[in-house]
Amino acid sequence: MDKADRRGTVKEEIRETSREISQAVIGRLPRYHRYLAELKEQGIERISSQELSTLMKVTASQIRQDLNNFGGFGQQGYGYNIEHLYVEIGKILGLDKEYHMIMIGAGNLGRALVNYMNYEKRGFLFKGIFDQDPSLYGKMIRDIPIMPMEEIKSFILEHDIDIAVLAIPKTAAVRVAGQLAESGIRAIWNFAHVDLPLSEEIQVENVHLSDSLMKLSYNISCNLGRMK
Amino acid sequence: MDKADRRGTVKEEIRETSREISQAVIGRLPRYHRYLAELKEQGIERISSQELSTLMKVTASQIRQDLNNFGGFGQQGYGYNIEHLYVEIGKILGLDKEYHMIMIGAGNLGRALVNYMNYEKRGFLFKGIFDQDPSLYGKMIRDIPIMPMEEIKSFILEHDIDIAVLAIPKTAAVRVAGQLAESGIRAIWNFAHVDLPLSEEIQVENVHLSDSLMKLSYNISCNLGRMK
DNA sequence: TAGATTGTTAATCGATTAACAATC
DNA sequence: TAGATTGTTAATCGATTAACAATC
Repeated sequence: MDKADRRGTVKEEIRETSREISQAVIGRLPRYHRYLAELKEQGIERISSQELSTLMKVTASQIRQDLNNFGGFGQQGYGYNIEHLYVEIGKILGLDKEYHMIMIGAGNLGRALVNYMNYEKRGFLFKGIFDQDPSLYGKMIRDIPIMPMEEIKSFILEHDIDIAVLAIPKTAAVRVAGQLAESGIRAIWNFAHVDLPLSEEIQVENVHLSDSLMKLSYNISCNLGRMK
Repeated sequence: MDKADRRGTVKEEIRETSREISQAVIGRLPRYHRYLAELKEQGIERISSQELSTLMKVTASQIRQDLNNFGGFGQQGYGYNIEHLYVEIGKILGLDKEYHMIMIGAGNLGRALVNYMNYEKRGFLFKGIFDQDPSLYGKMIRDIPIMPMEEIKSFILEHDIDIAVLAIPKTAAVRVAGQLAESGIRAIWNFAHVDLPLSEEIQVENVHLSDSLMKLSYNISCNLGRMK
C-alpha cells in the first residue's frame, strides 16, 4: 500500500481528520490503564462508568466520551469488563508492541532511566547508550554498551531504533536532535530543557522537569494565604 | 495576620476566586520564562508579543492574555522589556524564594534527581534523603545525609521542609504520603506511578514517566499510516 | 420483562483567538 | 504627532458535562 492509497480520497481524509483524537483524551488514557490494572489485580471483573468515575474523581460522562472515541467497549446494563478494557486501552496506547530505544547521555539521569526502564517497562528496550566521554566507551549499563556519539546514526539504522531518549544539556540536545532527524528516527523522549526544532513527522514528548517544579513552586507560593 | 484576616470579607473572597488563574496558564509560564532567559542571554532588550509569538509558535493573543492575568508588563508601542518580564515571571512562579526539600528514596532516580538539582537548580535545596535500606544510613550524596524513613516527620519539622520528592515504588509512596500529610508538608513532587490521596491543601505535582512514555508510544503507533 | 448502564446527542462551560480602542 | 503595540472586550472554538434514547 503506497502513500496515495493510505491517504484515500480527499473526502475520506477530511472525515478521518475530523475524527482525530485530541491530545487531552490521549493524555488521560494512561491513567485509565493504570486504574484498570489496579482493579484487575484486585480480581474485580466489571465496573460501570459511574463506579470508575467515583474512584478516579472524574465524571462518568468523560469516561464514556473518552472510551467511545475508540469504539464501544462497554455493554448497556452491565458496564465495562475490566480485563477486556485494560487490554484494549493497552493496544490503543501501542503497548502490545516492542520499541527499540537508545539513550543519549550517560549522566545521572540517563543512567537512572536506563536502569529504571530495564526493571519496570517490558516492551521498551534499550539497545544502546551514547555519550561524549571517551572513558565510558565500551562500558556497560545493564548489558547495554556505551558508545561514541558519532555512531548514533549508523546504530539507529542497523538496529531499527524507534525512540531516542535525550538526557543531555540543551545545546547538545538541539544539535543531536538534528542528527536524529537525519537518521530517520520516529520519536524522541526529550528530557532536555529546550524545545526541539523538528518536523512534525517526528513525535516529541517533552519531560521538562524544571517546568514541573516551577508549577509546584507557583502553587505553593500563591496558596500561601488563600483558602479553598 | 490570622486566617480570618487573610480571608477577607465574603465579597472579596468571591472576587478573588473568580480571578483565580487557570492551570493552563500556569503551565505555560515556565516556557515563557525559558524563552525570556534565552533572549536575555542574547542581549536583546525588548520584544513584542508578535515577535515572541513567532518564536514560540503560539498566538500573540495568547501571550498578551496570559501575561495580563498578572498585570500589565508591557507598554503600548514598545512591547515588553525582556529583563523586566523575565524577573516578574520568575517572581510569579515563586523562583525568588528558597525551598527546602527532602528526597524520599535513594534509588537510581532519587540519586539522579539530587545530583541534578544540586548542579542546576539554585533555590531548590535538598536538606535530607530518606531510604529504607539501613546500609545507606549515614552515607552522603553531595553532602546530603541519607537517613531512615522513621525520621522523616521530625526532620520536616526541625528543618522547615517545604517540598518532599517521592522517588519510591507506589505502595510505599501512598504510605509515606500519609505520613507527610501528618507532618504538615506543603508540597509533594511525585514520581511514583500512583495518585496520592491527599487533601487539597497539599500541592501535588505528578511526574508520571510511564504515562509520558505511553503518550509517545500512542503517537508513534497511530501515526504509522497517517499523513499530516 | 424490568432495571441498569451504555453510546450519543445536545447544552454548557472554559479557553483560545480575533478585533480594536486606548495609549505610549 | 503618527505608528506601533498593548490591554481588554467580543467572537469563536473545543472540551466537558448533562441528558436521554437505545439496548443489553
